[in-house]
Amino acid sequence: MTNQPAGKVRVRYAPSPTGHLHIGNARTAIFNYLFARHHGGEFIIRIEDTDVKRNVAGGEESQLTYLKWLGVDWDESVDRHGDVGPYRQTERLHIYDEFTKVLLDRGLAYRCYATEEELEAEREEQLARGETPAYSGKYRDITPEHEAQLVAEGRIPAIRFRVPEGRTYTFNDMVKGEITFRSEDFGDFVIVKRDGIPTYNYAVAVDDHHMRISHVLRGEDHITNTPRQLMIYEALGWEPPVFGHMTLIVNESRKKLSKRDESIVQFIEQYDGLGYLPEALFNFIALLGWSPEGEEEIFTREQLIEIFKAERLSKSPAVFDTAKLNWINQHYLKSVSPERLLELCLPHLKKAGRIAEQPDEREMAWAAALVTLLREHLRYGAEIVPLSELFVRERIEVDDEAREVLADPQVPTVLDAFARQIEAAGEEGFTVEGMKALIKAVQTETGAKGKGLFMPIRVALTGQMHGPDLNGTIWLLGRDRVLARLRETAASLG
RNA sequence: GGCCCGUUGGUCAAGCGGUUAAGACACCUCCCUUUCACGGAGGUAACGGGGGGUUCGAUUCCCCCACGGGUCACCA
Repeated sequence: MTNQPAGKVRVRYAPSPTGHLHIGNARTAIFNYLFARHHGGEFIIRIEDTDVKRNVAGGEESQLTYLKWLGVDWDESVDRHGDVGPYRQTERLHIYDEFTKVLLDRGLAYRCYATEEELEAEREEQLARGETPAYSGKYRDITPEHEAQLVAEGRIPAIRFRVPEGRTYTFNDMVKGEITFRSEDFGDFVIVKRDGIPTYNYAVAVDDHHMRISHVLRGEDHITNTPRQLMIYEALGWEPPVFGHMTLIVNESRKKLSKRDESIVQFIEQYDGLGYLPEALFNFIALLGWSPEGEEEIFTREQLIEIFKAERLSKSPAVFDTAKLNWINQHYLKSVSPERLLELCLPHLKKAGRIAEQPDEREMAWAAALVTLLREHLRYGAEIVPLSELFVRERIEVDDEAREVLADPQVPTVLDAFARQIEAAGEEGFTVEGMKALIKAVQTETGAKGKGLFMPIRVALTGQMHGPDLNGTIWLLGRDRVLARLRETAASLG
């Protein structure tokens, strides 16, 4: 296609260490990763920590940890240096300084002495007049005398880029196609803050060029940043990379996922905590705003690398569909070993108090049996808790459809017969394997069979018509509880 | 509000001028299962945001409108 990379593909994921790995950022990372690997290119991670105040301790590490968890690996970053480091922006200050001097010397940037109050007042005025707030250019062309005076006053300047007038900036976006902006729409923007640290748009342009980035694949929210970066490239005489802006992931109300939005689990770490599989999450995220050519939806990481084509990135936003994620996860869960499945569930069973923090052998056996029994029902690890609730609940609640089952006049007879069978079999006869024979005996005695036989028992024991395999359910419930529930239900039916 | 982007079933989404407009999730039905689930087979569901063009013919191309979103920081 038109954007076929000419040289070596080199892409980057550039997180700010302001928190944990967000689902949206993970997607950006994954698509960059897939793009790089598909083209046999390089994938690098650069830490954009220029907003020193917002950096959080452990943020960077958490990002990298969960990227690894997802199965994303990189060629260069803070832990693996290539020849274009350092990989943290705050460690690259000397590099930006060099170009700031050039820009200043050539008059392409200038010192702006505006105070925050001045700027604020300016904004208010513009807003009051119904204008779009933009820097007025107040200090754009001040006289040397004026400047000397401001310096004498002790004012510390920020450095602004002088936006050219009457220009048009067009780029061919990998996903959106041609996009054009006019320079009038941009005020002179700050490239170096008063504290001497570059702003995002400036640092990104310098770094992407110096790190020889060939393609910049990022979220749609960066579209309006692109012309600013283009201006920097032009001012410094650099060839810009190819840009591609992916649509955002939105919530059910079609709004950009906000970190505070509680309707959706947003951080990769949380999915790990809930007992989701990294390979399932990777698969699901890759399908968010991108689609493969065929009809298949389940892919390993290697397959995705093979088939990933940036041209198939979607143009319209994708709603995050937890139901689909659950389906994919459940699918992956089916092929996981019993050990891994148990591992996924154990923390949740402990947290919910189903088993002790240091479970003994008997509890472990119970947990293993529970997980095996619920295997087909589980969509993610934490679901073991609600799904196993019926095994520990003191009182059962019969739902409406199940109540109809109990209305059958033969039910008390069946329940009574089953209770007697269990008692007659004794403790040692109460096994998963033995259950079949006991139920068979009830059939012989009462003549009930099929649904008429199983449903009354299931409902009496669980209150529901749906649930895991009955034999296993009965065993997990335990003899005492089973007898009690059988009696209780029979009695309630009079 | 200015600028930018988007608009196919509840959700994801294929298609790139002529199709009965794929497929997946969810939902429903049936089969399998002496129960349940898994699995399998079907089904309901979009008249393509609206209006103009272009064309023999538009979901596919162009324009306008509406709606939705993004962005307008010394945050990234």
